[in-house]
Amino acid sequence: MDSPARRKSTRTRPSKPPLGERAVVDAGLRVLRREGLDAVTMRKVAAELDTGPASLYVYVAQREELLRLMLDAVIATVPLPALPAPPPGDWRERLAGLITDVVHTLNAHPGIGRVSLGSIPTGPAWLDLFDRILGLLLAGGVDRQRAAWGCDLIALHIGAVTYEVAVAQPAHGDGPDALQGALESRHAQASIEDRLAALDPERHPHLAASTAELTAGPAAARLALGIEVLISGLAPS
Amino acid sequence: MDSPARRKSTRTRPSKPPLGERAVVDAGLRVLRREGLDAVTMRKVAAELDTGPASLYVYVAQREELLRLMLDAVIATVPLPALPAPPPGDWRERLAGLITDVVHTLNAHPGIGRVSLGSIPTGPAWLDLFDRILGLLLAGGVDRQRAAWGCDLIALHIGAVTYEVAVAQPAHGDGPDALQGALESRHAQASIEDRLAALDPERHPHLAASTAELTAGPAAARLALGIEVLISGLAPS
DNA sequence: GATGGTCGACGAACGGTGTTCGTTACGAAC
DNA sequence: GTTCGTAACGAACACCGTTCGTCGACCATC
Repeated sequence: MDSPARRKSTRTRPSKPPLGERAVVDAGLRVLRREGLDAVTMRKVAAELDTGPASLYVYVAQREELLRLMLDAVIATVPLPALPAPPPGDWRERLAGLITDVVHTLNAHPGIGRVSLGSIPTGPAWLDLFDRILGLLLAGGVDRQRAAWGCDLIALHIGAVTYEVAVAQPAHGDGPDALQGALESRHAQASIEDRLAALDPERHPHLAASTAELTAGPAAARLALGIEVLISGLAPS
Repeated sequence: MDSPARRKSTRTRPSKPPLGERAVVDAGLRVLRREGLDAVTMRKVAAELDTGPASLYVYVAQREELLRLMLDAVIATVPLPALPAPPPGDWRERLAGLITDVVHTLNAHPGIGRVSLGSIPTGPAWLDLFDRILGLLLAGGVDRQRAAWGCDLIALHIGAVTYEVAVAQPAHGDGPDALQGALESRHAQASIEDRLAALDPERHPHLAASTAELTAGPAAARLALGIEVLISGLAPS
């Protein structure tokens, strides 16, 4: 379009101010909050920083590593109880509260929880969190081995719950009329309610008798049940 | 290479014998067992059937739907207890056995469990399975509402557990020297053991005191713990 | 037996993805 | 003032899911 002299072709801009890992992670989080996890592509994150995808690989080995760093950055925002020893209040309540906080924080960044399912998180913020969880379990008198594996179990549950929520509400932004798109595309898998309403009481007697209970209840109550089940299942009898 | 007349260019072959949804799903399962979930691409599945990717869209609306069909086909192979009423043996044991069977079956198809995390499964085989699980919970005297949500919880756990296992053992095949590749690529995230060995006892006292327990134990024992925690957490006290 | 119409297998292409490579500008050290 | 390592960058590679229009093969009808 412009004259060839005007061409900025290879290497025009004077190499931007340096990025840094932190800047890359923050840009990723911005894209995540705005458009959801699937939109966190190397290209979009790079565009957020007004550069090309290749530039990100100086600070991040892979997309997956970027996601791990983002996940840890999110977990780092969860307020943790003070270290030395938790006040002696009911350990179950304290643990349930902590897990609830984590889940809510993760849900504010839709989909990021999936990353924790891929590999047991080992970032610094996760280690802090695990230590508190383990401490609470031990304080509750849970067997050492059971507490250790319980820690794992809780992390797994957190990942699963936050992943599921993210799929239910596909992303918030994604530009204008995202809701429209989410509804009309998707090839319309029959909803769970429809499936439950249509099932044969002969073949699925229990499901048919419980349709109301299966679809009932606010998400918060379901979340609370899951956490309660985990804790009371782990607690010493 | 050959003479232009030999060219099969556009539309040479006489349109193959028809495929059918079943054939597509089976081909997908073959690729899955051989190379893992990520390798189940429309192109690879099509190649398995000696055709092009476009041909699959006659039987399957999307890749995601193909995966759902594959998941249901796998679940259909789990033997279920007879319908009318389960023998009165301990419902906990029966339920634990059922869940264990499901997990093992899913683990034989690495990664497919992830699909169930994406959306609550509503395929026929899953409905059968849910009905049995719900029946066992109700037989155990679990409250109706709690049993219904517990069903959900168990499905979530199954998905999470099978997803995690799949990532740990990235695929079996993937061609020659898959193990070599898995080790040298991956950009070598520090292993959990290394991380645990390196942590600061001041900052993470409980983790540091439990490294042995955290890494200990066969996978089967961890799986059993998770199932036991869920069941005893759901059971009426 | 010829004919018309429907179904689906197919080639090609589009717009995206993660990642790699070699080049090159910059800032600091000498 | 020159050198030199670091890192931003353009371009490209090999894939991906999905769509479009074409056209061969079969089947119901005349």
